[in-house]
Amino acid sequence: MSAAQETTGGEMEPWEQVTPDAARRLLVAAVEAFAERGYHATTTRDIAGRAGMSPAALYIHYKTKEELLHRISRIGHDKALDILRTAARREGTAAERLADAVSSFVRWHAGRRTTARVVQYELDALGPEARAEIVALRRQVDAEVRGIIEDGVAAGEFDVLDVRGTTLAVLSLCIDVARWFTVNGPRTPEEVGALYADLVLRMVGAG
Amino acid sequence: MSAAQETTGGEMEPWEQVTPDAARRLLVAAVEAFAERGYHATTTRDIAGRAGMSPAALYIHYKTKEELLHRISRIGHDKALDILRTAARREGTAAERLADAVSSFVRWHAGRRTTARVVQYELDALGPEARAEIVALRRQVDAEVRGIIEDGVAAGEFDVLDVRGTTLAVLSLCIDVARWFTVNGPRTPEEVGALYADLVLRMVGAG
DNA sequence: GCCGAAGGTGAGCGGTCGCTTAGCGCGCCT
DNA sequence: AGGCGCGCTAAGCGACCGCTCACCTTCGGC
Repeated sequence: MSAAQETTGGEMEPWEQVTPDAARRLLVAAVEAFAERGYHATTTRDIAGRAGMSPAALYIHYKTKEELLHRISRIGHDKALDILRTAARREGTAAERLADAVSSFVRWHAGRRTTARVVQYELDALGPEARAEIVALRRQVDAEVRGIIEDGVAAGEFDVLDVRGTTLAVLSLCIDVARWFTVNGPRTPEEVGALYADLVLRMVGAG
Repeated sequence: MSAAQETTGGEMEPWEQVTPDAARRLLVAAVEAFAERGYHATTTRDIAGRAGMSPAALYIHYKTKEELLHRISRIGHDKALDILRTAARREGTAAERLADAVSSFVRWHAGRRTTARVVQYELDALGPEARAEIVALRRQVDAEVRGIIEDGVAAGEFDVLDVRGTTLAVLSLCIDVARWFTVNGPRTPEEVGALYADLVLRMVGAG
């Protein structure tokens, strides 16, 4: 909640970059459908229906159903990486930057839960070459968080024995928010972000 | 690794309770297939094929494909709950019991990753009544961990502001192991269990 | 030695899937 | 004014889905 450690990161819905309008409507419809039922349980007829179009309209803007998932995953990972980079590269101590990174990353996973769910849990539905591209982005995500933790250790702020393992745990904690968070639940994304930032600072020995 | 905080919990593959033999082979085949490709992407022909049988044989032992998932989910949740109960009800301080619970729970998610994956991530594929039964088991899982944390707070061992939120985070951290763990990775289930037990003790202010 | 139950197979039914194709309406450019 | 191309639809193709059915084999009990 403390205003000093908040990074707004601008727009959290990145779909406006998708044009034309019909292609964007199909993409948003696909995100909703994939998040609700999973990629394999979603039909192209359902996606087109949600976008107010006939089933064939989908293939004017996308070659296959998998290309839809690929585009969503790519845009979502770009956004996630952007959020972490913004937090990692601001000024402040390693503890402040880590708290900011966790807080904003968690807020995105909670607030944009449908997008995050598709991005984080439907990776296996991608073909080999598309998956490889996304995996490379995930490595950059990992490196960004590991960099903050290494900075904290080097500065004597953190007490961490296993940097790679702790990085994995921190990211894992944030990502799993997309699995359990519900808008009907008792917590706001901001509250979860603040709680998780505190828990992570304890994990690295800066609490 | 410290032997004092290990709870073996006996057999970690609980499928031997399933009879007859053909029904068990089908169940194990379904676990593998669901874990690899997800419930909706798995065909009954694939399951029967892995078990060395014709597609029709599946319906001698199970009414539908969903009943297979239901049975797997039920047995898996029973096992997970059993692991946590064993740790929660042993003798020792709250810190010892929490470390034991996290360590054994994580070891199960890493060591029996295929089972854990189906149990933790295919819940939405169940119908309403089957899902309700499983959700009730999950509430018991949550209560078991929360009980240990409440004990630690009451005994002055832990420093936790938000008990429910911290419980959620602890379980979330453990469960997500099933998403990222690979047998090809650099860590053994025992190593991850020990690391995570340490991180969780830090989270509750007992590190 | 025959019988019925239990456990298995091959073929296939109705339905739905991802995706394609032929053609239609409607703005835009000359 | 007229033709052209873009965005879209209706219809449907071939494949594959979950599941069923008629039939076959094996085997213990009397």
